[in-house]
Parts: sequence; structure tokens; C-alpha cells
Amino acid sequence: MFALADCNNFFVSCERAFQPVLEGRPVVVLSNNDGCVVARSNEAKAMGIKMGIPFFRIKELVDAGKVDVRSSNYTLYGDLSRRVMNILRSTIPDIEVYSIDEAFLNLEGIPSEEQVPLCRELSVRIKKWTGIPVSIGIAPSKTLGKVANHFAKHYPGYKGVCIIDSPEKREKALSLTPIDDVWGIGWRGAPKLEGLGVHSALDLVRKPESWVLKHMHITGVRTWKELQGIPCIEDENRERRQSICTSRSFADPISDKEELTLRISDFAGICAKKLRQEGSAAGSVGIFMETSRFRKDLPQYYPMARTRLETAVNNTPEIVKAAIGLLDVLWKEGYGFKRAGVLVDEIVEADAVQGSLFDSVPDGERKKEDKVSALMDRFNTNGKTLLRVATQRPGHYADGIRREFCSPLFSTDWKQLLEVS
DNA sequence: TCTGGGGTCCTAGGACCC
DNA sequence: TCTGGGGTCCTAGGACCC
Repeated sequence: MFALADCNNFFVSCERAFQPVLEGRPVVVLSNNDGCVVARSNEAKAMGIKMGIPFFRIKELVDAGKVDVRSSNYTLYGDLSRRVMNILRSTIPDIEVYSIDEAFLNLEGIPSEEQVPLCRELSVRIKKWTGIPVSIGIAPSKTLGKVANHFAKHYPGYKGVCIIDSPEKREKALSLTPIDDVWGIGWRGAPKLEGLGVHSALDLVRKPESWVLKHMHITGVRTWKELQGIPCIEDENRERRQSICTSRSFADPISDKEELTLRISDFAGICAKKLRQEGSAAGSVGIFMETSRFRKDLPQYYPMARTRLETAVNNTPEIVKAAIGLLDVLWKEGYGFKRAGVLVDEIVEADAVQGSLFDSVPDGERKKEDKVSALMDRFNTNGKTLLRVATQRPGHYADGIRREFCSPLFSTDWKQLLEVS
């Protein structure tokens, strides 16, 4: 059996953990640049505020004092996430951290009658120790775990934990689950299935496999099997990620090449740092840039490019250099870029890099770049860029991101905590 | 005026091989 | 005049997740 532990309205709950005044109020948390709504309290959901809507559309409600708002504070959320995961891990060692607010727990070996009491205890402890409310769904597959979690979250009678452990419960739950609520069926797939007469998860399960394969391909068949309690979605957690992407939207569009060079250099530097943090190196570097797709009146341009490195590296100078080289290729005058990013690919273990016979960088030179990067990591802490290559910006990584409603770093910065208290 | 960021997997089609 | 068939690998783009 799997248990899916999912924090309720996670970003909002993190804000509430340190600001009890937000309890019981409609609260939303915004994306970077205060762009759109990425988390809502139950009260905000009840008001009909939709996930992902642009902030300016609900600004009136905020100005009228009907909704409280916070800019996203990922340092705070990351720290609380780590604490929640540690509590889960201390009881169930085999966990797959699926996202910042969710983890699958492998309940293998735990007697069936103990599973619900154990998960209830976990949920109570997490709330008590961190302030974060957590719901847990237990089932024989991850997709059914999602279904069970939904019931745990929305029906108070379950006291935060719901289990699907019999064919009867499974059928009942599936009949009550609209097809667009099924994990793996997105906003494009759902209307298509509705058109084919599939309205609930149970409708889908009752179709023959050949029908599912024809209309939904291999991924649909997996979902179909999972809904029957046959697990076939693999653990995505592995030794190392396959790609790392750093991208941002800009508060104002950038139409100056020098300015975009600074930003691309920053993104490349962050990618390189992430690689070093996990002992990885990348064999390929890519960049992309985008004009504002909401401005139909302006010319659009969404180029991307990628280049292979002679050998996998993780030092900042070489990755920045590759990224800037690509910008030279893609750059065109006359566009205002609203977003850009750097992506590193073909990731391998740094200690096991296969050198290239025709490498144009002498080995000693690369050792120097690696040393420089190690120094940068020592100096550039807490998001500050004190030591940088010449094309990077000085200052703080969050500079130039709009965060009008940001809460303090309650759990990681004692000075800010003192100021508040 | 103002619309996020970071991942994974799958597929179709082209390049290339014999 | 007549011009195959079967593979693999790679890439870009789409769909999905949070």
C-alpha cells in the first residue's frame, strides 16, 4: 500500500503558521513578480478565486480588505517542507518526495489494521510540530492514493486520513470522482473523454483496455490500471535529475542585448551552482527567451538553442560562456523579452566525467575554473552575488523581482524574526 | 499597466545505417 | 523505363504534474 501525504494549501499554511491573524481568512499567495495566484486558502477557494488567475483581476478584492495576499517566499516554504518531510521520514523511512508539499510513503510491512492509526498520528504530529495541516490517502496504487487523499481533505469525517482497501470502497470512490480530477488526466484530455461519454473515474475503469489504448495511448492505460489498484507508475526519484532549468519572467520587458546578457549569465550561474550542489556536471547547455504572449499587438519571438559541451562541466565560467554564445546566435533587435531561461542537460556524476580527447580547454585551465567556482560558492551565500563573472549582475538574486507583499524569513533568519516579534 | 517556475515522460518525424 | 525495407537514434514539441 502507498500513502500520499499532501499538505493542505501549502504556501498559505506556511504563511499562517507564523501569522495566526490569517487563520480563517481568505488568503492567496502569488507567484514571482506578484504575477498570479498559486495558492489559496479554503476561504479564498470558496469565494471562487481560481488557481493561476492574474493578480490584477482580484486586486479589487484585496484593496477592499476582503482577501489577504502574500508574495511567495520560497525560502520559508522550502524550510518548512524540509521539516515536514523529516517528520514523515522518521516514521516511514521509504518515502518518495514528489513535490514541495507531497510525498508518497511506502507502507510495505506495516500491518493493514495499523496503517490508518499510524497515518493519523503522523498528521497530528506534523500539525503540532510545524503548524502545517496534512491529509493522507492510503491505497494500493499512487493514483488511487490521490483519490483517497482527495476524500481525506474534503470530508472532515475522515479526520485527515482516508483508506481505499476494498473493491467496494474503490468503486464508490471512483464513481464520485469526476474524470478531470483524476491524476494524469489534464485539461486537454478531460473534455475529450467527456465527449466520449466518460464522466467519472469509474466510467473510465469500465472501458476495455483496447479502447483506452486507442484514445489515450500508453499513459492512459497506466492510469486505467492504477485506478484498478494495479501499481504501474514508477518512482521518479533517482540519483540525479536529468535536467536543471533556471528561468524568470521580468518585471519589465528587456529589449537591450547587454541587459539580457546579464540575466542569462545569472541564470547560467544558478544552474552551475545547482549542479555543483548535487555533485553533477552537464554535457549540454540551452537557453530560451520569450516575448509576452499576452501582447498580441507586438511581434512575437520564442527562440531556443542548445549546444553540446566538449566535456561535461559544472563550473560557472564555462557554463556562462556557453549560454552567452547561444544568446549571440538567437538575439534579434526589435523585440521585448518578458521571460528567459537557461537549461542544462545530459547530466552525469561530476566525479566520473569522461574527458574529451579533443578538448580545447587544457586540463589545468579547467581545474582553475573549478577552484574559482568553489570560491564563489563559499562567498555567495544567502542569495547574494558577491563573487561573480563579469557578465553577471552584482547584488541579490531576487533583485528585479516584484514582491510587494512578502513575509519575513521567519524560520531561517533570526534577525527578521526578532524584528517581527 | 499588470499573467510563475521547474520538472518528467511520450510521440512523431527526420537523419542515418545497412 | 525502372528506385526497398527495416532498424536505431535524436530532437522538438506536447501533455502532464506540482
